Amino acid sequence: MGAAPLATIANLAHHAGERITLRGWLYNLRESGKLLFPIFRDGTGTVQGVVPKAAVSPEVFARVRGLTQESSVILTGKVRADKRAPGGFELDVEDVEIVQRVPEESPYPITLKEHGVDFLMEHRHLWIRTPRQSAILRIRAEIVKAARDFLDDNGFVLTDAPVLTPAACEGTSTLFPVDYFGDPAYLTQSGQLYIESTAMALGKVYSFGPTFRAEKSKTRRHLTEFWMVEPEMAYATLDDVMTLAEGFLSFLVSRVLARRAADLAVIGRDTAKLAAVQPPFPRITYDQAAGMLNDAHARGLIEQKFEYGNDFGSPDETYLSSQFDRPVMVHRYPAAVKAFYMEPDPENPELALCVDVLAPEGYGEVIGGSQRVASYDLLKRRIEEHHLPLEAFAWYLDLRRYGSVPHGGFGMGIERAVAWICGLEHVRETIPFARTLNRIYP
RNA sequence: UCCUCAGUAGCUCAAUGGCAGAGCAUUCGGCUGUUAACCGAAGGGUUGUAGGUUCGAGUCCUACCUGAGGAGCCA
Repeated sequence: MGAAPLATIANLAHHAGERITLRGWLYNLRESGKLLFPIFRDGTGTVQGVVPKAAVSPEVFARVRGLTQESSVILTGKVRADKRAPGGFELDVEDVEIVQRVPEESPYPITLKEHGVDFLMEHRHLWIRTPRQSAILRIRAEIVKAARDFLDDNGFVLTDAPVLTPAACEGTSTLFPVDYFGDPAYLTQSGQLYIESTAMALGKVYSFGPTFRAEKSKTRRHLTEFWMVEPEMAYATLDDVMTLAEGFLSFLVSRVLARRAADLAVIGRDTAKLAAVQPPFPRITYDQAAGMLNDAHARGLIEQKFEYGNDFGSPDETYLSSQFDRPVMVHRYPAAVKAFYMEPDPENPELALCVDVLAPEGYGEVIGGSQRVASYDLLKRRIEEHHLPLEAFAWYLDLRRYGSVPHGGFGMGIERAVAWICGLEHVRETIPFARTLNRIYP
C-alpha cells in the first residue's frame, strides 16, 4: 500500500474514485456488527468512513473499532460517491494511523447531545471543533475579509489606531485601566478620534481592530472585547456616510452568500432573508422612528412607552428593525443623547447629524456613524460641556485648527454583523474566545 | 447596579417534605448500511456553600457563591 496524495474533506469531489490520505480527528463512531462507520473531520468538513471487517486486516479493524472521540488520525482510503452520504461522498478506509488516542479514562467532554451554555463556554477551546461552530468562524473570517476588500477597493487606506490610549473618548467609566509605566492608560473603546486625524492626512481611511468596553452589560449583543471596523472620510457629509454604510453592508452579505453557502447550510441560515439585503436601505429620521414606536405602543406591540428625546432602548430597536426586510438607517437623533463629537444639523441644531443602522430580523444596531463637528469653537465647547479634560483633547482640537473640513464615518461591530448574518441568538458564538462580563476563561 | 430564573452522576434533565432516578457519555456483550444508530448489562452521587425549620430536607426559610435571560449603556 503506497502513499496516497493528501486531500481535504472539502475537496473530496475532486478525488472521486481515487485513493487519498486525510489528516484529521474522529468526530463520531457508529458500528453495526462487523461494519464500522467512523465519521472524520479535518477542519474543512466531515466525512463518513466505512470499514467492513472482511475488507481490512484484523489489526486495522481493531484499531478503528477501539478509537475514541476526537482521537487524531491519519487515514488512507478510497473516495466513493454515495447517495446516502450527506456530503455526497464516503471513504472506504484502508488504513489508519493513530496520532494520539484519547484515553477512555478521560473521554472527550463534548458529546453529540445537547449541552448548556455554561458548560460549552467553559470548554470553548473544544466547542469550536463542532461543525456548527467551525462554520460560524469561517463565516466570520469571510466577513472580515469582505469588509477589508470593500474598503481597500474603494480607496480607503488602512490606518490602525492604538489599543493603549491616554484618555477616554466618551468618559472613563467604561474603560479598562492599565498601568503604563506608572501612568494611567486605558484600552481603547474606539479608534475613531485617531482615524479622524489619519483621514485628514490620507483622505479616506479605516481602522480594524479590537476594542474594549468595561460595561456591565449582560445581553445577547454585548462583549467586553469586540472587533470593530471604522471607516472615516474627509470632505464627507452624513449622506455620504449613509451611502457608504449601505454599500458596505450589502457587499458583506452578498460575499457571504456567494462564498460561504455550504457553511450557511450547516448552521441552517434562511438565505432568502439575506438575499433581500440590497440597496437602497430605507432611511427614516429619529422623529419618524419615534412615531412608529408610539403607534406600536398604542397597538400594544411594545410594552414600554417611548419618551421622545431619549435614545432607543433594546426593545425599541428590536421592534424598529423587525419592521423592514433589510437594514434600516435611522438618522438625526437628538444631540443631547449622542456623543460630543457629532455635528449638529444646520436645519435644527437640537439634532445631530448621525445615523444608526439597524439590522433586520430584530438584530438592532450594527453600525453607528455620524458627521463630526468641524468647528474648533463648537468642539471645544462640547468637550467642556461633557466635563472632559481639555488638555487630553488638545491634539484632537488641532484637527479643527489646521484645515478643518466636513468629515464623517462609522463603526461596525464585527460580532454583531456576524450574529445577524449567521442568524445567531448570541454574539458569544461569533468570536473564537468571547470575553463577557462573567467570563475570561479559557 | 437593578429585575427574573436556575444550580442533583462527566453532560442534559427527573424526583407530593418520606429508599437518589433516566437518557447520553465510559466499560463489556450483540447486530454488515448506520445517520445525535439501535438492543442488553455494568460502574458512576458530600443534590453549589454555610446556617436554620422539621421525627425526617434535593424539596421549605435566611445569607452567600456561581451561571443564564433581561433592563440601563452601547457596536
